[in-house]
Amino acid sequence: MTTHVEQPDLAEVSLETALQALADDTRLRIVRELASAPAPCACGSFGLEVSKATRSHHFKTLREAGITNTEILGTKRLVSLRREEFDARFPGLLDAVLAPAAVS
Amino acid sequence: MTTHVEQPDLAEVSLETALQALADDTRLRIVRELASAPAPCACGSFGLEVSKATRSHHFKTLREAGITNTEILGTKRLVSLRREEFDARFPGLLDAVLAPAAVS
DNA sequence: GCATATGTTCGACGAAAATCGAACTACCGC
DNA sequence: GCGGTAGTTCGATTTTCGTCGAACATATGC
Repeated sequence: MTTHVEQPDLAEVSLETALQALADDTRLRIVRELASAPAPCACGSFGLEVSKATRSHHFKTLREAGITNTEILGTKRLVSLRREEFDARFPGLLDAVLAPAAVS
Repeated sequence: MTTHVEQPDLAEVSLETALQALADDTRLRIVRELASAPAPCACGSFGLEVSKATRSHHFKTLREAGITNTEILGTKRLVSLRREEFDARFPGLLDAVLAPAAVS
């Protein structure tokens, strides 16, 4: 059986917190990868060029901003987007962030 | 005649920069006020509880993120949203940020 | 049990950002 | 010209954030 890591009630996440969490290149990369992944990913499966301490910090930031959910499976943590909940709280925000860059 | 303060080409503004600029309570307040204002506003017309040096800094941040336009009119600076351009660059982002908070 | 794999937590450090007062610039009206 | 108005720029301070190594925790597999 798997448990999940504690996560905030979306109602208590402010827009500022959400934007703050998204306003970082590394975390943006994680969110994009999660959005295109068919299933939850282990933290280590991202090709991030940072130490595991830093990586853990970024995943924590995303989780505490209500953007991701973390399931504990053995020694791994399976991370996924809280798509529906987040969309309900901040309609359109993830879509806008995930939209392909408009090149002019 | 009015001139405008130099502003970036939206194509050169990254999503990260835009999010960074929006991820601040004071600036979020400014953007919301601008969105609901019928006409460009002078910097000083916002009820911000910060010094004018700080205020100037925030307006600069928004301008450099391509979010606002600044017109010089006499001793005043008239600030307005670059709505259409910004929407073209980051579709849906401003809408999401300006959406009324979803209370659950 | 023990080595390994996967993350987290704990300081510490440097870079970046928010804030301010003070000095400065530019313009307006009298 | 002069005083007042509206912002900007500068330097300093404080806070926040990203980053890391090292120590720790926990589960797996042999």
